[in-house]
Amino acid sequence: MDVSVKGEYALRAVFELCSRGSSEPTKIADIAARQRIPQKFLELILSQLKQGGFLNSRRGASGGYTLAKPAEDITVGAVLRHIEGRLSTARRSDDNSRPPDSPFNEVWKQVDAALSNVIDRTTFADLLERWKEKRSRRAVSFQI
Amino acid sequence: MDVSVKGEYALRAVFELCSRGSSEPTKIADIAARQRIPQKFLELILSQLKQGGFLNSRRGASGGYTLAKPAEDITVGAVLRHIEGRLSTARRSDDNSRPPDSPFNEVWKQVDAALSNVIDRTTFADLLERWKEKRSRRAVSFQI
DNA sequence: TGAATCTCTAGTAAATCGATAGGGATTCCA
DNA sequence: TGGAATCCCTATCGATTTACTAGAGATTCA
Repeated sequence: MDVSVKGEYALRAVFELCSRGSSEPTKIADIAARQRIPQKFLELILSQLKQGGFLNSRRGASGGYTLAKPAEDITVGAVLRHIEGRLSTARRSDDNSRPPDSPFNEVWKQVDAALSNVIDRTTFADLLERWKEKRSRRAVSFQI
Repeated sequence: MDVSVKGEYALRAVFELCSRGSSEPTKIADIAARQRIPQKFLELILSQLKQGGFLNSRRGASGGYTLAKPAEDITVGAVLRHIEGRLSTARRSDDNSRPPDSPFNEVWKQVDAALSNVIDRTTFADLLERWKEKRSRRAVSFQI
């Protein structure tokens, strides 16, 4: 699948909003600064995430972006598919509908399933939980 | 992962050689014709497959390409990795060696594992077997 | 009103992709 | 020994995609 930079920026932006848990809107500039993402590029991405129903926004002073739904309802796969367009190997089917019936079809199907099994089952709530846990473990071992 | 056209050509070419089972070399032109691959493009790909140790070649009249090892020792993953370079999501690590320790690392690792689980376990002998079986089933149902 | 923010449309430099061109080097065979 | 047939090598090219940047417009709030 090979995630593009844009795709990773999108994931990081959503994660940033999740980790703030705030219901107050977060400014693009803040997300850009925290996640080290070029601001004008991020603008496009956030707008696209809004089109996809992942985020809400408010303009004007004290405007910004918020999550459109709880972190446990947003999966890595959903974000990635929306930003990257077609994901995984699924053969370019050009325009003709019927599959070309190649010896590799079965493999591609298995790859798709295996991939989906990971990214469509991982929510941002999962990521946040693991991340917090990891940070706390690190803190402990650092104290010792 | 999203296989490139070049990657798929490589797979098809190897499959073609496997399905011939012949120890006689097969000409580039023949593979190109059978698999509908632009010949000059295929030349580059076959040469690269040779560099990777998948194929042998002979020049001159009655020259061509042969498998460098039995079909059961060539996996889809090996061919793909050799032709496509880095496969799967594994983050572009720029040049700095240590991983950037992001909340997504674990996901990428899982994706890599899931992907590898499919493509590194599927040999061309498997593909050929499945393909033959499929063709025979089709023939039977066609007769009935 | 005006400052702060999101929003929308263009544009752009660099890289990659999917080829094509044109010989050169080997090998076989008559 | 001299082609003819084949693989081998390097270079180039047009189209597309990627990762961004520019700049002006639309909203919102104080």
